[in-house]
Amino acid sequence: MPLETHDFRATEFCNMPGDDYCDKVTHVVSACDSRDQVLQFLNVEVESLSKNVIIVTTEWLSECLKSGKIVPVEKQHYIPWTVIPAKTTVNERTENIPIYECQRETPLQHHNEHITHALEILAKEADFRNDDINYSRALAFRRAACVFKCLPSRVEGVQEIQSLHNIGSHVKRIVEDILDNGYSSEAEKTENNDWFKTMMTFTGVFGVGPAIADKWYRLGLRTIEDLKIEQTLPNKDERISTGLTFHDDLTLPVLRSEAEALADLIRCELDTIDPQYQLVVTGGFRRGKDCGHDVDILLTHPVEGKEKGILEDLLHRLDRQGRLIYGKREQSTWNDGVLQGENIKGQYLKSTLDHFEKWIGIMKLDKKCRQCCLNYGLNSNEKQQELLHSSLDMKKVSHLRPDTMSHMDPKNNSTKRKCPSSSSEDRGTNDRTWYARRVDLIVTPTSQFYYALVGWTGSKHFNRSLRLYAQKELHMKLTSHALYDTTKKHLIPANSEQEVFKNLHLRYLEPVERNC
DNA sequence: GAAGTCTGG
DNA sequence: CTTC
DNA sequence: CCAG
Ligand SMILES: Nc1nc2c(ncn2[C@H]2C[C@H](O)[C@@H](COP(=O)(O)OP(=O)(O)OP(=O)(O)O)O2)c(=O)[nH]1
Ligand SMILES: [Mg+2]
Ligand SMILES: [Mg+2]
Repeated sequence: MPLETHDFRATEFCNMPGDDYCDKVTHVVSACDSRDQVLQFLNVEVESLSKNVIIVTTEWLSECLKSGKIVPVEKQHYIPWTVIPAKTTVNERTENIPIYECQRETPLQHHNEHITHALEILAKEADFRNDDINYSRALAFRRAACVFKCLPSRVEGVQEIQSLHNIGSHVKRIVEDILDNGYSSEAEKTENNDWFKTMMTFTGVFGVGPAIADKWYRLGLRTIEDLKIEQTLPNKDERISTGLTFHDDLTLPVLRSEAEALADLIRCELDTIDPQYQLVVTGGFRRGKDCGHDVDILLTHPVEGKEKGILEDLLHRLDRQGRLIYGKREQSTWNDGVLQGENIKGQYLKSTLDHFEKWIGIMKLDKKCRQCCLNYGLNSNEKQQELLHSSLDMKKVSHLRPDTMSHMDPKNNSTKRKCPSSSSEDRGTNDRTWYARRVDLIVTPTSQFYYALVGWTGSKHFNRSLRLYAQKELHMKLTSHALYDTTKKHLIPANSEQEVFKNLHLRYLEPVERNC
């Protein structure tokens, strides 16, 4: 068979696998790593391939072309049947990890929790040190942890992580330690450190960060009880004193059932104002977590502009029910001038946009709303899916779980809702019928809804990654209001979450894949 | 040696 | 702490 | 400085 014909045929195979070649073909040239892959590509079984057909490497073809004739096929020209070494497979997979977290899937549960736990301890410790360098170290540890969260399997040897992005010498040392001894001695030492433990305790108080926590540590304080006894301390700051008063409640994880109950409650109020208002539970719950430190709820109205004032109205009603314990309103100062840096901030802007877009507060929620993994797995899974997908198009799906609370809490069905038990605020958690719960309410105009949804679904680290990626790779600026092209100087609208990702030239990631 | 998300109170 |  |  002439070489030209052979070449032609070989090329043709690669491009369009067929079943009419068997008797005429002598050689199959392929760049694949294994003959299995070649057969799979050609879509044929081993038996259907003529015994006379030889599968060879591209090197053989090169030699043929070079010498101008068909050279005899020798050992080195064969492609192995299968790719055996697992190492190669793992390395291939791990070396292909995209650099930005927002370019890859990060699930909630993964195969290297022993490693990420240690790295997150070290990240926290760096955070607590509270200076610029350690802030950066904390970020580096978190980035490293995120790499391990997205690996396809458990790390068994250091060689597997040699060339991974964001895994430097320190992290390698830590992983080596874990592989050898089952745990990281550095992380363990940190976890047992008195300062670290106290900083964990104190920063667990709503309103207390590393600076205040460390100040208290240096005063010799060690426990929450110490803080409560020390009357002189936080009475200036209402947020901290509230945080302290309800510390027991606020450190008890919020369960999904509570997030749903709270959403139902707020939805009922919204319905009496205007049933067109829409809400969705965002934050960790939307990413599939079954508990969290707060409930994040995003509100909007399909008519642009009608969302203005809703927060004031809603909070007023909740307050009348006696449900509000504490809260801070935040204004929106967003306009397109902000993005062009031509914005003279101050009274003018704030007076023209005289509405609030965010409320960070503490509410009362009936204790009976807190139900572990509400009955049978299938239903709870259903509910989870409902929660997760309800916002795929919130404008179509109006109810998350219309009936969840109605048969559990008859009070919630009456038109006049009341707070579980209005008197005595700070009796201690054992003496009341409700828990204090951290709640974030966010309002967005419908035009910005999907940017807000992505932003408030998070995770925080996912947002950081998205924003860095937008800035560095696309010369764009991403916020939870909009995406702005800084070169062309215009906004890019989005009418779905998928469009947000398209605008960023990213493959769409489901909320459950944003757990970095 | 620089950069690491962005915004409001 | 890690990368560029 | 703290919050998301
Ligand atoms: N852009 C930006 N968004 C943030 C930041 N921190 C938090 N967010 C957004 C993304 C989060 O998913 C969302 C809710 O934050 P939360 O503090 O409630 O965290 P999350 O709900 O993920 O966890 P949780 O279950 O509440 O402990 O707010 C930040 O620093 N920047
Ligand atoms: Mg949350
Ligand atoms: Mg929150």
